[in-house]
Amino acid sequence: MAVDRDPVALEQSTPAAPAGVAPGAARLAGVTISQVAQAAGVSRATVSRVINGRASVAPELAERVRATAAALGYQPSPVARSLALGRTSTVAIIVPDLANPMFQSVLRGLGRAAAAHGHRMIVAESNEDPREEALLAVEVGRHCDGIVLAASRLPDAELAELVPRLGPVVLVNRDIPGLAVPSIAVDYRAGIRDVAAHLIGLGHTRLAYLAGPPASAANRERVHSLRGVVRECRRVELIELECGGTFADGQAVAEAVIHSRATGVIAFNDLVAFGAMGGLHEFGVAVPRQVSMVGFDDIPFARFTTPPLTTASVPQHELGGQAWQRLWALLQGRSPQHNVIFRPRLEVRGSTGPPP
Amino acid sequence: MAVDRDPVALEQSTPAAPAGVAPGAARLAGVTISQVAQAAGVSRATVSRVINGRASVAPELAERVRATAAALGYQPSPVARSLALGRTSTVAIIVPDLANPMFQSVLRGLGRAAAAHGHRMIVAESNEDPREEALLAVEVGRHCDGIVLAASRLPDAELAELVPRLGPVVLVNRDIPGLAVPSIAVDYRAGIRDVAAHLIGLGHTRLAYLAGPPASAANRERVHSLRGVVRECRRVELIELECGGTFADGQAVAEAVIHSRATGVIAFNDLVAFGAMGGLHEFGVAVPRQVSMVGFDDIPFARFTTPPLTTASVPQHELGGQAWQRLWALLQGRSPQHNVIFRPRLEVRGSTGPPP
DNA sequence: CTGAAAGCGCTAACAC
DNA sequence: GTGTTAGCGCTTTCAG
Repeated sequence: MAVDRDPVALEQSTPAAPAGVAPGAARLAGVTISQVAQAAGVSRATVSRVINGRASVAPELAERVRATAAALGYQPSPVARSLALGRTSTVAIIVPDLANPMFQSVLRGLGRAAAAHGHRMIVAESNEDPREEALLAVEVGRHCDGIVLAASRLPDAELAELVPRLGPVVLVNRDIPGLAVPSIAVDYRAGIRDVAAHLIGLGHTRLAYLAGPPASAANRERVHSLRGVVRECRRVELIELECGGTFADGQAVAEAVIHSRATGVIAFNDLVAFGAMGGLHEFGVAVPRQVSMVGFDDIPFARFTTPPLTTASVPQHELGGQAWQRLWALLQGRSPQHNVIFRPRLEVRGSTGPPP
Repeated sequence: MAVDRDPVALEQSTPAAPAGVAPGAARLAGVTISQVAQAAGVSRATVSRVINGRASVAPELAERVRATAAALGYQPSPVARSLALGRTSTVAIIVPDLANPMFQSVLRGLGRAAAAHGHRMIVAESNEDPREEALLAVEVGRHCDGIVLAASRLPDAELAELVPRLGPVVLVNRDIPGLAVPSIAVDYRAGIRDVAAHLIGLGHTRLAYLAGPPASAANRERVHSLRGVVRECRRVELIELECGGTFADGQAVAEAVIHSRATGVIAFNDLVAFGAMGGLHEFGVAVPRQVSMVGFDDIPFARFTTPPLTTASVPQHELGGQAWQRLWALLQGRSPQHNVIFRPRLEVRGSTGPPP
């Protein structure tokens, strides 16, 4: 577990803080609005108005205020502002697993959109733990104006119960029909159906599904959809293999895949698909010649592997952007746009082919 | 550029907020300490003491306060607390590129350590833009108690000038000798030397280096070190190829690699190595039979590619953890531990072999 | 158009 | 032990 790389202690030691500044004080030792007001010979209210470009202040006065503010290097305190205004200009996103590029992309999309609107982004990781997720949501929620719950691992009922206690919230990758909460969803059922159809179209009749984390709603949808497919298509067999959502999970399941004698493998996501491909490779099994592999999400890596991974593409960045739009609407008291469901698009690449 | 997947508008529309709650108010409509105080028939100070487990309050009184607080569902306002206390219990991390798993891991390491100490983490992305980075640092810095600058793209001089205006800060992946700032660095020179030695030991004499982002100090160190190696080792030739830091950069440079007739390729990082491997594959060039490829960082993907990538492993997660320790010390006014430099460890895997 | 004053919710000396 | 009293720094009615 532990990384056994020896840290090399350097000769140079590091003082606690820049010389001449008290350690804790540094952050807050800014000039205050009062100081500016006094220096400019006006009231704090006036300074406030000028700074915020509020109600008309006499141009010359405004100029003087601006000048002294600049001279003093005045920067309004965000905390004080937050308290007075009742908002923090910060949003949070909670993801189950920061190691998953899928969530990273969503996070990135959200972060950029938020930044473009002058908002900060807090990110928290629930480590796939539903309990943790609920606690985090409440805790972190108090620090910001709104929160994005990505791929919540909470059961429907608990999620439905949590949301009202949360303030503005939008769901990504999850949609609870009864709940009046903006959500950005992905049509996993359709996506996985496309994937299965692709494999079946190639002639595969023995399919394996590498199941994701049990708490994942996305996984449940995929399983459900897959079972539907095989029910309709009698000659196709489906083997469900417990797996997980990470590289290691994928790699570990490789042997079971071989054992299953499936020729077409549908992984829960791209990470698993990678891991499995790597594992198969170690066993000398060739992809796609002996086994076809398909992933899900189309994370950036997918197109660069050898062979490039066939996968169902999900607009991850867009998910984050859309989430911001909904949240932003909520924050302004506007009614957010209609919910949206993205339909994954099958990207056929090199990891799939006809069965041997 | 644009993702041309049609969002499917749903029938179901979504109200702005849970019924009966004003949109903006939701976040702040909490019960206040005054209400608790009044309900419990004590002063606000007492409630504060109880909540914070402060100075001895009569046990029975404390219990009563706790009870009413619970009954009212009281939750202290973090913003008000921050204002009164002069700290936010939040730290920030600024990275050049959120898409890079290397930074994601650092971020994750920091996030976990921070969370373990009850701190939130703000994350911001500078998009490899030094100017943006400086602005972000100042802006975001005002919202939190301390900030981690990861792989700063700022020139030494500007960084040295920025840091003092920032409050507690620690540098990751960058070390400015003259500057009294805690830093967690990586010995890129040694790492890249190991990498080169590995290739040379295998018999390669014609090496190509796929250069990273120009603003990256890590890239400069690698180039410098590499040049030193070839100077010492007359029979080895080094071809430097402009590249970048992403998959796409790596893929795009594949043709130039082939053209260079190098047999050993050292990529700026694992991402580039991947991209290049993919590109080479498209051109029918086999790795490692015809060309050996080595990356840097050892991001999680590296061991799962085919062939698994030989790379210089950097303890990314640890970088984040160590950064937190330093920052935490700073926040408490303690003097942080000595600076640290991690020495990368060469992970020899399948992507390198003897020259053809 | 500008200033005075109240308050956002909480903490911390300082008295009692 | 507990309450009183000032703030933390900013915004915003409300007068003038």
